[in-house]
Amino acid sequence: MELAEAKLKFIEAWGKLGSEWGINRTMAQVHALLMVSPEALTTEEVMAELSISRGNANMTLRDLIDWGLVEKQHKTGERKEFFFAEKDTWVIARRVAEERKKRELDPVLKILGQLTEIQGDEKDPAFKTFKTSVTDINKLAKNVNNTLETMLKAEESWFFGSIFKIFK
Amino acid sequence: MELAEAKLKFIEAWGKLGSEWGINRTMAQVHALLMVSPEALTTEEVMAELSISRGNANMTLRDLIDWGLVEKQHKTGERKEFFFAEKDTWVIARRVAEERKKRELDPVLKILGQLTEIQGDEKDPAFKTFKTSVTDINKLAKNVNNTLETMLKAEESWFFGSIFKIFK
DNA sequence: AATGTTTTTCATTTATTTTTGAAAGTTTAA
DNA sequence: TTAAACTTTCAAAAATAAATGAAAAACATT
Repeated sequence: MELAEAKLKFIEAWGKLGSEWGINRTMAQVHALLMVSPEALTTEEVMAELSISRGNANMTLRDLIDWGLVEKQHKTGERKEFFFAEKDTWVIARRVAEERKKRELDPVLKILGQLTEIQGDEKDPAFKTFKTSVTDINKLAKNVNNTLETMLKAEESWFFGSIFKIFK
Repeated sequence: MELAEAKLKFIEAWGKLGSEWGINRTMAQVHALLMVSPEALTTEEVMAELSISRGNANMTLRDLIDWGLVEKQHKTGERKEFFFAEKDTWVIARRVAEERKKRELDPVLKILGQLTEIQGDEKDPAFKTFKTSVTDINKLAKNVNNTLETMLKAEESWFFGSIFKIFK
């Protein structure tokens, strides 16, 4: 397999995975492209490599910067902006976990917390089932939350070292 | 807050979370509805509660059955089919993890495995960066895979007990 | 086997998400 | 200050995903 072909496969696979996990396919593809590029790329280059429009490239790059996965670079003597991706997988995993926790898990935890407070007739099966289910889901969500928080504080070695051993 | 109101909030929150994670909103809502229902429901009831069409209800319920999150029930003397959800959060988490691993992680692992095999000029920065990035991502993916596999084999107490302690 | 009941299918419609591209906005340097 | 280089915005278009509903199929009852 040639490098060019492998690159395309990687970009495609990353894009697909992203879209299955609620991340815009193009965003995942731009991320993949920058991940395997030794040099920072210009908007023009991203547009050309992935055949996407200027507007799309610009918005996608900004989103990636918001996620903390891509940074702008300015080269002396150049007017253009260059973009490059964080390449340390541990940092990437942390950034994604952090961002999704903040955007998705935290709001759900808040609602679940409210819903577990509900008062009602303990003899009513509808009430009892609701309470039990919501309480259980809340427990699960809290557990996931604790796990994530610990992970976010942890060191890379923890993830690639000790956890691996515990789990293997 | 009333039960009816709380139920709606829960269904809404679950639907939103689902859609953010690549799961059809309606599917997550039907799941939420069945989770908090003490009795198994008919298609008609699901349609009425969520104001969705017969076709949608039918397909969604089938998908939930495919995911192992919902089961059909036949009541003696009744022609209609009844549907009820698995309510044990540990079982739910496992089923979802299992299914997504199979559908999404496994294919990606396969491709990454192929891509790490690529041969090329070690002095070419484009090649070196590709190889390094793909190898690192492959490591991360394998690590996630190991973690999931261990989780899938584990007991509930492991998740709600020991892990919690390790992480707290 | 004819009839009423329930479930499934799927072509079409509707809703949502993503992309485009041209115009407006910014920045830089002569 | 002006003009070219570059970036951002956003209304409209295109692509994609999801939902509808009527018809067909499957099923059960007499």
